[in-house]
Amino acid sequence: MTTYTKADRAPLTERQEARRRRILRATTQLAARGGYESVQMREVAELSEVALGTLYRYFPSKVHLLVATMYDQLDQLHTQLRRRPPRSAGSRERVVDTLLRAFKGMQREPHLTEAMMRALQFADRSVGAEVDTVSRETTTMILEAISGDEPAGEPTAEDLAVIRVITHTWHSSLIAWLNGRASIAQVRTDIETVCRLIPED
Amino acid sequence: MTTYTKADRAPLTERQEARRRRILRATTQLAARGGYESVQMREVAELSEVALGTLYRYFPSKVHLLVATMYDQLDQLHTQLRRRPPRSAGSRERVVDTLLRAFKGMQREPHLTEAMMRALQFADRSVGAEVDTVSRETTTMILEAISGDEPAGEPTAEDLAVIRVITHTWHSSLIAWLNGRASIAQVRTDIETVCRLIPED
DNA sequence: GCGTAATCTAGAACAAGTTTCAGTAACTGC
DNA sequence: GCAGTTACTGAAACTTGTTCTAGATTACGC
Repeated sequence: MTTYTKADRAPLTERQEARRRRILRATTQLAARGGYESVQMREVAELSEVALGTLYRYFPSKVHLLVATMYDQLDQLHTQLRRRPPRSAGSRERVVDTLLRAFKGMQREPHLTEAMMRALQFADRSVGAEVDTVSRETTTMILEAISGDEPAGEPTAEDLAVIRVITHTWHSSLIAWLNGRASIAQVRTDIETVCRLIPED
Repeated sequence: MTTYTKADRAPLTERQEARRRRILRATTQLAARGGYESVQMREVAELSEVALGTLYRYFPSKVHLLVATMYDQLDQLHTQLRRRPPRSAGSRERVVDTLLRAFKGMQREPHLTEAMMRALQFADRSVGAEVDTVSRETTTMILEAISGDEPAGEPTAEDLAVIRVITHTWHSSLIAWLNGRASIAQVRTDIETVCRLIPED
């Protein structure tokens, strides 16, 4: 039984790691330009200078590829958040701040966001592991916002249920905005509304 | 400016209405058998005895087709609910009952549910109108559960925000269950959790 | 009923995701 | 440094959603 750290991937040689990064970078670039449908596997392969077959060896489907990209972006966001965490008074406010800050970032690259979110929502069982990874990362971010500077004991089942509901809302709400079915103000309202489930402290 | 009743469709001749129903029936059948990927446009066309081009004239894409199917199913559920509405004491409980009852129905046809929900979540701008229709129907159902027998005045913005959050949770949670990433119990918990946003009465 | 316009059919053609394969290059254990 | 295995390349093939076309059928105004 081998256990891998850092996102559970098998170890790669340097060239392989470089290929992987080139692929993710190409994906991000294409997605940022035209969203989900602009991420075409042949183009990703060409832009990252990798054969189509190789692309598929690294990421077994377009959805896998985009979910991995999402994880990548989320990781960057998480790093930023740890560097400058929200400073608001209550845990509820910190979560709202965190999500709104993430939202602001996404507004800067709506196409990229659309591509990643569509993939995440469209993902089926075969992408279960990868989606779980993203989901765990999100949960961690919200938990850190809730606990703030404090030590932060084990989250209760209740905590986790609330966080699940928050992320559900977060995702669906974002999709609705990307599809032009919800305004920015509405997304904000929804976030604030669902965060009322976090007890005041 | 022509306004159509009943789901905003242009009037159809009898044969056309029959074709449309055959298509929806075929879709439901195929979806129930193997979910989203089993709904193949050629098969739908063949099973409903309609040319492929005609299928596309009625439903401009696979996603449109499945969202229309969803509306159709939702409508049936709504009818059942009006016939035997939830009888619980508070509005919160009635909403929980309604959603859990819907969930129970979906557990009977998980593949069908998966096909419809995937399409709904994957839908982009071009399906905006149809998704809105589904969304309105859902909102109405929840509003009716909230008001119970009472007259039910205009919903406030706050009401609508809460309902949006509930449906977001409802959809994402269902998807997570369909993908094996959440248990039935978890879906139930999430529903109960999000419904705490409904004020007690 | 008749002519015209809209609709339907069968089938080919096209687009993008995915798979496959023969040949070449890179890594690994010794 | 070499043998053997694994990974990568380039290109073709296959699948399924979508579009297009030419010819038949149906609906509609008169």
